[in-house]
Amino acid sequence: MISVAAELAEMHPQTLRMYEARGLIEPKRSPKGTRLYSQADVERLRRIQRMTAELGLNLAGVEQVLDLEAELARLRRRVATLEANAKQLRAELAAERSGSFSVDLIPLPGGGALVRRSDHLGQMGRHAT
Amino acid sequence: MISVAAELAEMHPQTLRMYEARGLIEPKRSPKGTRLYSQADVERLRRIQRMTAELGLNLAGVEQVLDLEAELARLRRRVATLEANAKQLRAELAAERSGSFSVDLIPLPGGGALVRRSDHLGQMGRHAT
DNA sequence: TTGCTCCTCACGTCACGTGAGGTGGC
DNA sequence: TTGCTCCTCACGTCACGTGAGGTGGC
Repeated sequence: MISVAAELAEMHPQTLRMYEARGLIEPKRSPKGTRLYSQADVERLRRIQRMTAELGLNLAGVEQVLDLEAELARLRRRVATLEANAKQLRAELAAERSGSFSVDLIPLPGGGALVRRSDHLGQMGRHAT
Repeated sequence: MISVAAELAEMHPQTLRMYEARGLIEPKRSPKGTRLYSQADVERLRRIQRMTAELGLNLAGVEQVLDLEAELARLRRRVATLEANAKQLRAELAAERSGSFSVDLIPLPGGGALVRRSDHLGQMGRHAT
């Protein structure tokens, strides 16, 4: 299993063992102790490979960057959620204010009494001009 | 100036020159070409020093981490803004729905003048049905 | 047997830090 | 003069990658 993972990630098998010793990757183990790499493991290896090969990071840097990227992903999801919520709230507020009345209590022309909007709406038909 | 900055950051002056060559820091220059380090520059140097000394990052890693941290700070500010907005929206919506007035000024029945809600509330007892 | 796996040890290479050496202006 | 600055060059050290060597199970 380590040979296929190494080939997929374009790395030396020994390098994978080294990364595991450093805590960068944690493949499952078969009952016999053979490392079993998942698809997610291989993708993680490829990301590490890109960081070290293309950007020149050392393993300490890879660890930090992976942590920070996880934090970034978390925050981006939170921003997306908050934006969706805000959109929803704005829609509710607009609905609340636009078509219907924006106040609950309004004066009636003749009597000058204050009544609930809902009551007033009920009387509008009778008192309408 | 480089000697004091190096002492404040607990680094070798030559190291500061190296960091500048790598684009990690950009001190101002005097007309004569002498490097001038600001307080912010020194703090940045100390952060770099911590990353390299305590965490063992190489300079490529430091660069990445600084970039990611800037992005994180940006996102955190955005989250704070969005949360403040959401709180405000929820408050408006609650006020809109709660049965109280959503406006401070309402027309008086007889004169048609606009008064503060609080003033009007004071008159309600007299005019109430 | 071959071809995989596991492990440890050791070497080559490269990045980084730092010292040396030589220059020039207050 | 001394003590700073600028620069380039070179060396020591260390981390990393990888190969060797020896083991064991399908």
